[in-house]
Amino acid sequence: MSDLRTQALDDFRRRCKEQGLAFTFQRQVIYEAVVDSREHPTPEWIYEQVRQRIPSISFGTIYKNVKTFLDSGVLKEVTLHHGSLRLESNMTPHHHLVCSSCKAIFDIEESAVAPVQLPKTKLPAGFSIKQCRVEFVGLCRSCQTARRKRSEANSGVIRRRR
Amino acid sequence: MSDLRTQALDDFRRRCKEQGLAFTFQRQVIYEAVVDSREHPTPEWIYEQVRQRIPSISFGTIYKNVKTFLDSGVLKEVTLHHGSLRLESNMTPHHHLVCSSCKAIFDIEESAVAPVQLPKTKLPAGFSIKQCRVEFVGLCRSCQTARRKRSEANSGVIRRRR
DNA sequence: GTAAGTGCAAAAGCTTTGCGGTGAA
DNA sequence: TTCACCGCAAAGCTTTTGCACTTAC
Repeated sequence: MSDLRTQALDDFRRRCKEQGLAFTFQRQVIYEAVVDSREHPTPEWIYEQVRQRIPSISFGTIYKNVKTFLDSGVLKEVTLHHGSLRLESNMTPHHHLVCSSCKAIFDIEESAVAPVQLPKTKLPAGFSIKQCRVEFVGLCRSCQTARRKRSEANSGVIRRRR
Repeated sequence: MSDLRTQALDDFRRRCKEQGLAFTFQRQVIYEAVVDSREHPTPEWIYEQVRQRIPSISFGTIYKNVKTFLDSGVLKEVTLHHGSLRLESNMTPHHHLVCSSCKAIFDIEESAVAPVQLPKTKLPAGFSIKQCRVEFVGLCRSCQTARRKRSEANSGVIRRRR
């Protein structure tokens, strides 16, 4: 095993510990499958990969762990809106502001953001750009308040379970 | 009915004609439900709204028409990746390049794009921004080629149906 | 008149949940 | 030893598909 891989694994082990997650072989293999992919893998794809190393793994385990990783920030997802189709009702060009906690979407008028440029040299050959969308991700007021309350409660002498 | 609404309706009728879509009452009501919402409605939500005006409407009709509208560009969706969960494997900060036809995702290193600023005055009260994601949408090389071929075929004397 | 659209219902695809057994800490 | 995790399987959503009937053009 290369030093690079050993280091990545140690890193992963440390992050699990930080997040209070058990370090299991299944989690290790799932994590490696994602990181090694250099793509934007789906749970299905990860399942196929992991099954080659752990034939007894179940699809449910993939899902549960992927969700756990997302919740704890160990992995990230491409879009915060993969659940259901959502349409634009504002037909004028605009950008979005998204709350990472409750997934609320706010519109930002296009003129509020300076045009974003991408050097042609950074573009894959033959790709033609039609549109640029900017998405600001953060926490809305009510989710911030909720989070603050929770952390205050947790810092008390008696730690409450949720 | 206000002039504004009449105008929007005429506009919609015109766009249907342009796209070769029949102008039906169902389509009109679906379209109006989306535009009037001022939100980011889901098919389920649209169904509830439309049912108040057309109790006999079916969920399938909502879906088929929403898809038709998306295909023809009459409506737009919030994200091109709502189908299935997709993970990031590139753990360094980056932006995305998305093909609107085949939905392929390419990564763009963060440094290729100048930092995007949003004036505080444009922010809803209490919202705190953690991250900015830029998504360039366009057509990849192979989808452009495919589209060109299709349009060449269609420009022949005998127009083929798909 | 004819092709496209609608309504209904079943199927397919994606994700979550519950539970008994297993393993990390 | 204990609690979180795993595997399995069923259930719950969301979306697609097929077909007979109806309607816009």
